[in-house]
Amino acid sequence: MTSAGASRPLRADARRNRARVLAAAEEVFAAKGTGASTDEVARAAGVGIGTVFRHFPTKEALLAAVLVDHLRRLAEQADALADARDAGAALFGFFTHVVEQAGGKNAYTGALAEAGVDVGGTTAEFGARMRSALERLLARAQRDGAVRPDVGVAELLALMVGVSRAGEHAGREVQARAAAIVLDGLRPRAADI
Amino acid sequence: MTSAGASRPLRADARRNRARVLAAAEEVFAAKGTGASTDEVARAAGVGIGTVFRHFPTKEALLAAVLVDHLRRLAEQADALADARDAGAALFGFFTHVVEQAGGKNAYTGALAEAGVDVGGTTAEFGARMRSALERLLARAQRDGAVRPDVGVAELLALMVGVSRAGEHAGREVQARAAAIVLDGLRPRAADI
Amino acid sequence: MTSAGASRPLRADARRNRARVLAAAEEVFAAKGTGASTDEVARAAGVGIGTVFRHFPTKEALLAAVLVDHLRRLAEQADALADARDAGAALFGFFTHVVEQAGGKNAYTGALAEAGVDVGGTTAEFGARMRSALERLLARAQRDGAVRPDVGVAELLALMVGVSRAGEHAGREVQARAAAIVLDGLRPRAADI
Amino acid sequence: MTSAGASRPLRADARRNRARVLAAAEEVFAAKGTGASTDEVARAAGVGIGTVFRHFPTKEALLAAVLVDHLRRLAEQADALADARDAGAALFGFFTHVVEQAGGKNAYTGALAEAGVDVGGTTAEFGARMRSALERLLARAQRDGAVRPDVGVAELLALMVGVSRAGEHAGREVQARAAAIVLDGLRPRAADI
DNA sequence: TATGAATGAGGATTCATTCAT
DNA sequence: AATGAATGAATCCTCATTCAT
Repeated sequence: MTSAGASRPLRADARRNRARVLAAAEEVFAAKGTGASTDEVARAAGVGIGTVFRHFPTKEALLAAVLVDHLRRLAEQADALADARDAGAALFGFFTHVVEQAGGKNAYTGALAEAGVDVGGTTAEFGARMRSALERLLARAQRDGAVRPDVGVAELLALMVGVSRAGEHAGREVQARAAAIVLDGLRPRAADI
Repeated sequence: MTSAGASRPLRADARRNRARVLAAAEEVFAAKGTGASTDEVARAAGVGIGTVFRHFPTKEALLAAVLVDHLRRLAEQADALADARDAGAALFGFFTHVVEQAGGKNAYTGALAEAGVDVGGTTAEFGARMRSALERLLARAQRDGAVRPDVGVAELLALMVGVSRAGEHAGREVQARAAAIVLDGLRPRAADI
Repeated sequence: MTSAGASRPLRADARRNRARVLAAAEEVFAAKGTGASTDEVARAAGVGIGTVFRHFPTKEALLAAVLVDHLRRLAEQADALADARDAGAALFGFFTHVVEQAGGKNAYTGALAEAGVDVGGTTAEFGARMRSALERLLARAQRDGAVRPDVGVAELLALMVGVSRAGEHAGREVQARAAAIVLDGLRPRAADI
Repeated sequence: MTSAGASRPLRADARRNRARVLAAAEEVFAAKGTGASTDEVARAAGVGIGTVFRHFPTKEALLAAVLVDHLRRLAEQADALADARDAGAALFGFFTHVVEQAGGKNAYTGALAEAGVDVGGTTAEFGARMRSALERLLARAQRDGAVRPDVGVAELLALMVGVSRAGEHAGREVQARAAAIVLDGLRPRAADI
């Protein structure tokens, strides 16, 4: 009850532990699905369970944190592309990149899925950030005639989620071919020009 | 040559109960995910747990049965379309239909996902049946110039799974628009003609 | 509610089934221990579980019946020996025979164990019969100087049980040597003569 | 080279609880047989079931631990006697002692039985220790002419198990008389001298 | 009478969460 | 703040027993 604020700065070692747990959780959940036990995460992080629960008071909170972390990274990447010279190429590149790295990992596609929808909490924050970065990119790509004009961010995200998820079962090449088809679908039809 | 079953015709009441359990399982798993408890399925079916386990000796077996049941239905529908006059329309119609009825229900997309991959057991049987029906439809649609020639069943299924899954979070309209984009991506490009 | 008596004569096929169940039970319990399920007994007997429970209203009852059956056989064998020329040899032979055929089978040693004690019910009946046959044999062997005079049936039975049980873990030869030692212990000491 | 344990010294309270669980298990299993439920053991120990399973990850493991604990005690007692002045008296005393304290308690005779056989795991360790202590005692007793020369440890153990087990049904006095007969059987015959 | 399906209490085990050290 | 032991509700599954066919 020292300061009062929402989230004291956190001692250096505590911050380090939080990061370790988060990283371990990402790895474990990606590898074994969200059903993996908290214990396993603790072991992977090299800390006691108590520590996991101190930082993330609930398993759900831990899962959310993993998603947020992922969204944050995606948002940053999208942000970095927002002003790219060739918006169309950037958008398609981002799509491909996301889908590839998701590579069927539950934890990642989960994060993506949340971005397309309005979940409460911090998740929303980064989801929104990514959405808006994507929105700008999409608008520019459409203005440039690289993407058909009747597509919205929502569909775009849904398709990213979809192709990512498809990869959970299909192999890498099938996923790549599916992605190619979707990207083609996003291009303007000849008739539209 | 039915992989395992066939033991005996099953008494009338037993068959009725088996069906009730299966229906309940489909509903429960679709609504709450495959994590729902067997107890809940039993309650939903209005039978004792013992009955559930008598018919499906393992939770996994129950889940598999749900999938098989779905695949069976899908396979039947695909079969029915195999000789349709307009193969392209039939294929697109099937795609839309599947994606719509999946409507984000775990159990359904799960079934679909299995079809694209070679899981062992009875699941494979119906998955294969559906794949081959789809294969015929696809080949004809390609011959008719309704679908681009470089698409395979694997991608087709992957996209069906993907769009279905995308619907788990996105709303109905977003899903529909995503589906439209994918279908467009499947059509031959102007240049190809 | 036809006759009234304690146990109607039982239809021919019913009697046959009872015997089949009993035989199966003996085999199954001997092989897998008394923990084996009633279902397994039914399957081994080639009848439905309902039939098992019709003849033996309880698993305990079934176990008891197995014991009784075994005791009955032992009693008959003991009876047959009661008038043997050489009582000592007969007694020792019986001991060896019992111990050998028990061969570590739970079901059999169980039966034996019950014989030495006053359990209620039918078990007692055959236990008593065997005890008395053994008693006569023992008395004669003692009169002949083949067995030390201070031994009672109770100890004799206890030792039969004990050596039989020892066989559950030890191998056959060890059991045989143990039996030899016990038999030696039963003989009169040199000094006693 | 302790087979599995040794991981870490175990916190003081944890060690206390482990001991409590073990003691409770010994009591419960001795009283009601190994079929008694783990729940019952937990209740008897005054801890939650979770605690039982934390210390003994399996019911089988718990049973094994009970056996090991007993074997350890027996091994210690046998060790203590190994150098006794009068080896014969010590051996007979040990036999009697073991048989008496087993007193028909399942758990105890179980432990004994395991000693005579080579079960894997830690059980073997203490079983072996006891066997070798007994071996030395036996050899000396035989050299002193207190025990017939053609007896091996295996038989000795088998007889200890046997007489202990016999006590499960027979009363205390009958068991004592049976033990006396066995001990007599172990002595050298007059003719052997 | 025989059958085998239905029942549900009971048992082993897991795991998120709390709390003493 | 970190640890890891303790907790017990929840879950899957088995099996003796009952009952409709």
